[in-house]
Amino acid sequence: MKNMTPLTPFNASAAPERVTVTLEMVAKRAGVSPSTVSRILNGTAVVSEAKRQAVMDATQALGFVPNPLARGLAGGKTFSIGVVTQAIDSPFYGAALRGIEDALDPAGYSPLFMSAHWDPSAEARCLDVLRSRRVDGIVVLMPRLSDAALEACAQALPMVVTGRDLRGPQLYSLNFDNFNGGRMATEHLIGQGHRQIAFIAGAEEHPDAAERLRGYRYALAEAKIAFDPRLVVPGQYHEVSGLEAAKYLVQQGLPFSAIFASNDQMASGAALGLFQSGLRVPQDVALVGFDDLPTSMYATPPLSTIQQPAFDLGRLAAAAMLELLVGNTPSAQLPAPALLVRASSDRRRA
Amino acid sequence: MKNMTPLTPFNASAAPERVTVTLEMVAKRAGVSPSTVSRILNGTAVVSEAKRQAVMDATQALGFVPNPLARGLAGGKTFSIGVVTQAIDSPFYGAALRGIEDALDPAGYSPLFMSAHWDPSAEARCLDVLRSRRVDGIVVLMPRLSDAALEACAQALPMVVTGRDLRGPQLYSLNFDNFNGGRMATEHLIGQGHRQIAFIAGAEEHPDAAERLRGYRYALAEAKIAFDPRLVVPGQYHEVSGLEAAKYLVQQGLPFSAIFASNDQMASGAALGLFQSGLRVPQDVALVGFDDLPTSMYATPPLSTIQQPAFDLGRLAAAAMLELLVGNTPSAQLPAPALLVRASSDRRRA
DNA sequence: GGTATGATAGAAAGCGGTTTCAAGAAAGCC
DNA sequence: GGCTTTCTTGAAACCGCTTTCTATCATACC
Repeated sequence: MKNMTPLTPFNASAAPERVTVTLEMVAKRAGVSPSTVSRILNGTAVVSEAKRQAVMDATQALGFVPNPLARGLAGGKTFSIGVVTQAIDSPFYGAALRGIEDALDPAGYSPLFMSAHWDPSAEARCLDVLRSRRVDGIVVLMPRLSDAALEACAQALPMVVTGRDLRGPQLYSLNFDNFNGGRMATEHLIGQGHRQIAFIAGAEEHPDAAERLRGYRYALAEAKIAFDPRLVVPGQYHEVSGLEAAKYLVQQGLPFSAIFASNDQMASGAALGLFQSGLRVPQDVALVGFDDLPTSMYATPPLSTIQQPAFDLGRLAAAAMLELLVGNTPSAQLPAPALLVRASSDRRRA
Repeated sequence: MKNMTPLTPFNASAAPERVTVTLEMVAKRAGVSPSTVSRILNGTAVVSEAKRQAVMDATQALGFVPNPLARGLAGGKTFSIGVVTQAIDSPFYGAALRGIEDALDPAGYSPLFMSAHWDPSAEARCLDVLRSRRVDGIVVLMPRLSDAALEACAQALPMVVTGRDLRGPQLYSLNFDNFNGGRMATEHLIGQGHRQIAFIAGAEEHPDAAERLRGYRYALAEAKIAFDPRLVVPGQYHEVSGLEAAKYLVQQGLPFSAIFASNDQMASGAALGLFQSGLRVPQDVALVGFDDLPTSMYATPPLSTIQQPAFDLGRLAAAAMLELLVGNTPSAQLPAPALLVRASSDRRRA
């Protein structure tokens, strides 16, 4: 402990003296008024260099750290951003959260994470709790609430949402091109010679799931392959449903040589289902997922997928929030979807 | 929006009037003093039933939600708990975080998550930031900081740590029995007839990694199997190192029929390494991991592992923190390690 | 019946900052 | 040189709640 990060107040105050240093104490030591200290520390007004230096010295010497509560109370800002996710323990959201953390931290903001578990009313409650905690803004990743509800909330404080297309004075959204992602994945399989491509869908209420399906159908149509509704199996975006979908496809004896799962988690489940049915990936069935979860690269075989940069999603969403907070109109856009071809869909690598 | 959670203040105030309801307004409406309202809302003192009811009505009617900042400032509590994890995007920590969320939420506390990325100085900074945010307590999951540093921090505010054995007036720890976990995994492989069992180790500085290794060696010794240092390959607890370790083992031509990876992420990497080397799991090499990540069940083949209940870990840690906060001495213990035998180490299922 | 005792409830003093307001000093002008 | 204008800086109000201190009133005791 002794020789690391020696200038942090924590280490400085690790000694028994547990007094909290207040702005007033700094003011006294520097021989100025509290107002002046506040101004200097926040850069709110011009102050003579001499006092400035004195205050900085005193701050340093005392190891002063402003009390964020007091700051929040007085200034009406908490320097914290509410973040609503669906599941804090999902790999996809985890990466996004890290992106948010990454963008917020240097700006002195802290994220306040809450999980809504795909339940709209839980999501509404999250928004309530966050607002009652007086966060300065809210980022919602893949909301399940209606556009109207989100817009209503944006009346009260800045909001950034992902997975929607919403604009407003205090509202910004970041949407991924799920349609083209779905299309690219399907086109890739078609390019590999597949004609009978099964699709494991996401929940219908999920707009992005619908878009991915649309992309799938579009690609089929373009290749003049008839759409076979029997090959579209519903799923719920988690492993089990992928597993079940794959088993269902096999058991029904449906003709297919490839599966496009609309997310990696279901693809992973599907891989297991195929494995348990004695089918090899990619020799017997090619498999493509969507999201590019960090683990997908290490699946056996590594999973081909559409890269949806979760980390960047979080980072950009947070950056957009910071823009909103200073009154700017954000302009961040998510990168276009990219296809990652790995062994699961590549016959040559089999 | 209209017909869901109709009594939440958020919906109530979704209308344009953006006034913040204060305790004083409630007091005025109820015809009592602010002090009385505060007392009633916090149950701090006995108050006549009549006023009590009046205040409750006024609170309800106005949709009053106390400002946590003001509460914190005045009462010296923030009702938020700092949580330091190593990686918010790791599946293991994700589950633990959800457990924490789960335990804290009903108690009215909010978690403040921060990631230290396995860097002790970053971890120290996290503690600083959290303390500067005046959290009421800090939970550190698998710290990298020294015991002394953690104990020093516990002087200042309640701390709960996992993966250590620390006790103190404001300090509680929750440790998992990594030794027996390692031992059980190894014994299982021995029981399957394996004599040459490779071990993919975690980082040396990790106490739990060391314990798992110790369990491995203990089981070997008990079975009178000579310890072969060449079969112990260092790793870093992530997929790549598992992949590299497996390839290394194969390339060196070392004799082994089973691998015990000291966490699931490395096991997953190892599985890929074996796959790429043309070795089948479990027919050619049996594989066992450690942690039981949610995804491990869906690996191909499903991964045998030691169940380390990450969710409960978080839940219990948070519960212990709540105990500390009310002055009690927590007594929570983690469940004993359990072996989950799945296809990756089960010849019969192969 | 008068004072000691206790239960309720209000007034007011913080908690630790920010920000408005006003004053004093310095600078600009005729 | 006197007066206005512009800076710099301090005093004080305020953010919304908790809590101590105090006042009031009812009950109890001698």
